[in-house]
Amino acid sequence: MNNKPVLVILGPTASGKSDLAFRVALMTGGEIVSADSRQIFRGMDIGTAKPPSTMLEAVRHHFIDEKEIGEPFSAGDFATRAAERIKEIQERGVPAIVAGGSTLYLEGLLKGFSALPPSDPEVRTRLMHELEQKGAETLFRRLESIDPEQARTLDPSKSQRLVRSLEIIEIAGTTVTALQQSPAAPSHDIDFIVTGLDMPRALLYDRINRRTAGMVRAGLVEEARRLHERYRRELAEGAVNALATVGYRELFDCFEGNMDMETSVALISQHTRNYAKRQLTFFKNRLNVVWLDSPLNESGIAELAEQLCCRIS
RNA sequence: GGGUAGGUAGCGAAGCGGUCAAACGCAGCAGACUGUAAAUCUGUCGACAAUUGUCUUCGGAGGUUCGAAUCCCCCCCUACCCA
Repeated sequence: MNNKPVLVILGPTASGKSDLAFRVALMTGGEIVSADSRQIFRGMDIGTAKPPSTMLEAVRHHFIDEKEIGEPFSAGDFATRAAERIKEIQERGVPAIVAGGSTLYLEGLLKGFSALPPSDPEVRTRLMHELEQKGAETLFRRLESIDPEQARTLDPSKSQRLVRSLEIIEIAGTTVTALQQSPAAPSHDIDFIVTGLDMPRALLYDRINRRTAGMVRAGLVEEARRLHERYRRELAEGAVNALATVGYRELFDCFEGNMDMETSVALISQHTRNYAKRQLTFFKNRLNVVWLDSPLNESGIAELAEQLCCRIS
C-alpha cells in the first residue's frame, strides 16, 4: 500500500550520514534502517560511532544492537532481512530511511545477489586451515582447474575471495561463474532514492582525525579493553570478524604490547581514512548514487533534511 | 672541547664506484570486490613529456675518476658517550 520511495543515505565514514538520517526521520516520523556491519553488535559503541542513546530513543533504529559479538550476520542476511524490515515499516505507513556505509550490505539490498549459497562455517574453517597449511598457491591452482574464469579475476596471493570461490564449489557443486550466470536481482520491489554524502577529501580526513580523538576522549580505550578481556580466546583464534574492526584491533595490538598507545591511536585514524577511501571507490564505481555536498553545520543539515523530506513524502 | 654513529625521495629505511630515479615498508593516489565487507586484495608512487624519452636528486661546497648516493677534503646539522 505504501509504496513511497525509500531514502538511502550512504557515504564514507564520518561524512555525516547518521545525523542527517536522524533529522529526516524526526521530520517525517520515520524509522532508520542502519546499513552498518559493526553497529549491529552490542558492546561496540564508541568505536563504531554508534548513535548515542538519546538518538536511539528518539527515533527507532533497526539493525543496531541486534546481535551479540560472534553471532553470525552477513551481507546476505542483511539484504534479505532489511528488505523484510522495510516492508514491515512501510506497512505501518511509516517512512523508512536507510543509512549506512557498509558497502556490500548496501549493494546486496539495492541490487541483490546471485543465487550463491551462504557461507558454511564448517567448510570455511576447513578451507582456511588448508590455506594455512598448503599455501595460497595450491588452492589457487585448484580453483584455476575447476573455474578458470573466476581464477582469472583474482590473484594467487591469499585472498578471501579465493576461499569463498572454493567454498561455493564445495557447497553447491558448481562454480561461482556458473551461478553468476543468473544475474543478481533484488528479491523485492522497493523503490530507493540513493543519495551519497560527499565532501573534499582533505576535509573528510580532517573530520576523521578529529572524530578519532573524540572517541578516545569518550572512552574508546576502556571499551576496547573490556572487549579484549571478554573475548580473549576468540581473539587468539582470530575467528570473530566483528572484532577485526578499525578502532579496536589497533588497541588490541597495543594491549598485547605490540605498539604504544600513541601509535595505536594514530593508526586508528589512518586506517579509518583508508577505509573511507575504499568506501568511496565502491560507491562511485558500483552503485548508482546521486551525490550531495555533505552539510557541515546544524543549519545545513536541517536544510538538506528538508529537501530530502520533500522527495519521499 | 674530545669521541662515536649518522644525515638518502612526504615519513621510516636499504644501497656503499657503473646494471640507481635509487630495494622495501608506511602514507598518498587509483582500482578490484556477488553472503567475514570497518573485511580481503591489486596497481601506481621525483618532475616533466606520459611506449622506448628528457631533466633535477641521495645534508652543503669542492675534489678524485671515463663514471659517485657510494672514495677523499673542508663545512653544517643530529643522536649518544666522555669531558
